[in-house]
Amino acid sequence: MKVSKRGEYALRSLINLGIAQELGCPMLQIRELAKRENIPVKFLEAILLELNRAGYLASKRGRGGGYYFKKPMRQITIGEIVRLIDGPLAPISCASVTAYKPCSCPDEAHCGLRILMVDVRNAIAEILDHYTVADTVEVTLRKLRRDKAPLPFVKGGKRK
Amino acid sequence: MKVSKRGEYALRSLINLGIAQELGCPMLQIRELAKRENIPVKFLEAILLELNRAGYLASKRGRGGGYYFKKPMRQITIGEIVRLIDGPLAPISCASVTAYKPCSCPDEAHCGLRILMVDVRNAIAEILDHYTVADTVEVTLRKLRRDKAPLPFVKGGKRK
DNA sequence: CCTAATCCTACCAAGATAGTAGGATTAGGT
DNA sequence: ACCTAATCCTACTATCTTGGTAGGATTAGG
Repeated sequence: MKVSKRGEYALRSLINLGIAQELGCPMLQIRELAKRENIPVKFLEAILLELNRAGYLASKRGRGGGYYFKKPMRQITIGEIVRLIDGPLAPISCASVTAYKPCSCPDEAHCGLRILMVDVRNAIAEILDHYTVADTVEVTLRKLRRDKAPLPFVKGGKRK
Repeated sequence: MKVSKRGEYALRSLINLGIAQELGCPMLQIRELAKRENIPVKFLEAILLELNRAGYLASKRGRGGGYYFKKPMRQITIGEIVRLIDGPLAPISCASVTAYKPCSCPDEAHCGLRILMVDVRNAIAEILDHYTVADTVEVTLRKLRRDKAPLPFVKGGKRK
């Protein structure tokens, strides 16, 4: 039931980009994101490029460039990012709503396993399709502030 | 978020074994199971062997042999089979309850993604650790009977 | 003692995963 | 104009996982 590293890194990047935006720093460089989350720079580059091509992020090239949200983070669900990178949420293909494919079983209409897996699929989708990047950013910021932890990406913190 | 074919086949086999038992035929051969679910015989052989070694099934060798439940199917949850074959239920390792491992993120205590993935993990476990093989067998049999579909594995049906 | 069943080890091809390498392009700053 | 710093883009690779296959050893009923 795993999400790939690629998927995890994509989500972490979006969340960090959201945190930075919320703190008044709407653009981040690949290097900054990679450093903060311990992700190999070149690997992250490919992932961000994919998020760019898919219309979630925009970029500015050249000196002083970086990545920022193209689509508002309130409108990006965690589920759609997982689907983009890792495919359908359902544990088995015949339980998928967005990408149904028949399985090998002889009698799908009476398959108890399928019913169960549809339930699982729905439970997952209920969460991942409901929560947005903005929600996750909010939760993270609330926790940081509650514990009075140092906020990342604050202006003047690492530069100058 | 996939369950592997191996895992799916293991579950299908247990469910079929349960249906057969419920219909008065407590032992099935690999060939019968494989045929019914369109699973390659030799592949299924390896899977059943694993379920045998793990203590879920027992077998009788030689002519007239086959597989049957060692552990009562009421006491086998779907979740433990998935864990046996495919590993932890949690989408990312730091969200696992039974097999926690730290992830690459710098500050787990304030990680919004982890919270979310723990929720997903719990939603999955809530279902898979609650439902047993016996429950799934029941659901399947109820559906078959409701639709007056032919019951599989009935004595005299395919033999003699 | 033949046959039919499980047991067991080893192997394998294809695809996914998690990156890496190296350059092309673009845009500030001086 | 030019240097530098950033993204863009293609291609490659090593390792692991997946979904099997092959071939025999062992066991037991008739």
